[in-house]
Amino acid sequence: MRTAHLIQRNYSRIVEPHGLTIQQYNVLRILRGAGESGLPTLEIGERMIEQTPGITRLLDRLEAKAMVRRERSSTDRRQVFCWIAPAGLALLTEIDAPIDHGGEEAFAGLKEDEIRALIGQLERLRKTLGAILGLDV
Amino acid sequence: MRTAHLIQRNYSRIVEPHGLTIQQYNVLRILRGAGESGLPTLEIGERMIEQTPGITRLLDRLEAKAMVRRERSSTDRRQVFCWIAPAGLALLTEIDAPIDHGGEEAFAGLKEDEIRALIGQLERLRKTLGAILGLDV
DNA sequence: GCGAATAAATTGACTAGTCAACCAATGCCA
DNA sequence: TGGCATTGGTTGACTAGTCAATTTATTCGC
Repeated sequence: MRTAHLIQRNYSRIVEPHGLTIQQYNVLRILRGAGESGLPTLEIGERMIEQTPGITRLLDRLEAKAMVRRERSSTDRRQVFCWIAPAGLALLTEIDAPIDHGGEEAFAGLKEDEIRALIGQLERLRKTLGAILGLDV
Repeated sequence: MRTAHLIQRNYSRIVEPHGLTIQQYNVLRILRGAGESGLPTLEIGERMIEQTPGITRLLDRLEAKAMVRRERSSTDRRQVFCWIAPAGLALLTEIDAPIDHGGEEAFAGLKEDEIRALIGQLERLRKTLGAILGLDV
């Protein structure tokens, strides 16, 4: 948990000067990945660590900054679809390089196979925890 | 970060029925460890992941629940010393066993030496990150 | 086709983590 | 010894994560 906290700080440091939090950055990445077709609110939540209610408010803030566009679906009027807006896309392309560099820098102390082993162990741990907590992970 | 999040949820699940959050639980553990002599506010912060200002408010909430006692130091009137209160001590002894069990359960999927390797890799990662961020870790 | 269950999203109320600004006590030292 | 920097802690304002409750829309069973 200490390590996760530091990783978060490391990425915050890179992203915040651009006026985003990491979670906001994550949402933008997810929406960029979704492309033209956009994503309903809760599907964004599923691709993130976070629980549902936080997503709505996260999107509120991103919409206020014109980074994201939202529109109620006409085929299922319960759903609200979200797209990344041009301003968001432009900002992401600015941040991509420093983020990649920050990640490489952080993991420079571990060899390839150590990183793979680390990921594998964390995955197994998550599997156990998912079973205990009754969550899909 | 996903894994850290799940670990947090796993411990939350155990601690919350007793009316504590994990952070409050952590503070109580730290204060129990400090014993009779207590600890100044900021030293509690140093033993935790968290930044200073959060600690004051965390202690406010714990004091409101009579889990913690605070008193301004007479030798250096800038410092505020904190002690675990009897109610806090009693609650901790109740929670100790389920917490230990929860930890064992979560790590049951990894062998001893894998856990050691995991800890080692996370430590190295933290060392790199600490250097990047200019923090002692 | 109508009523009940279910799904998608939102709101309220709370805890926590962060930064910046601040206050009060102490230490320094000229 | 009086002024100034430093230290310990607090406050304000914001983002985020959580649970419980609610609203609106859809679907299912009969």
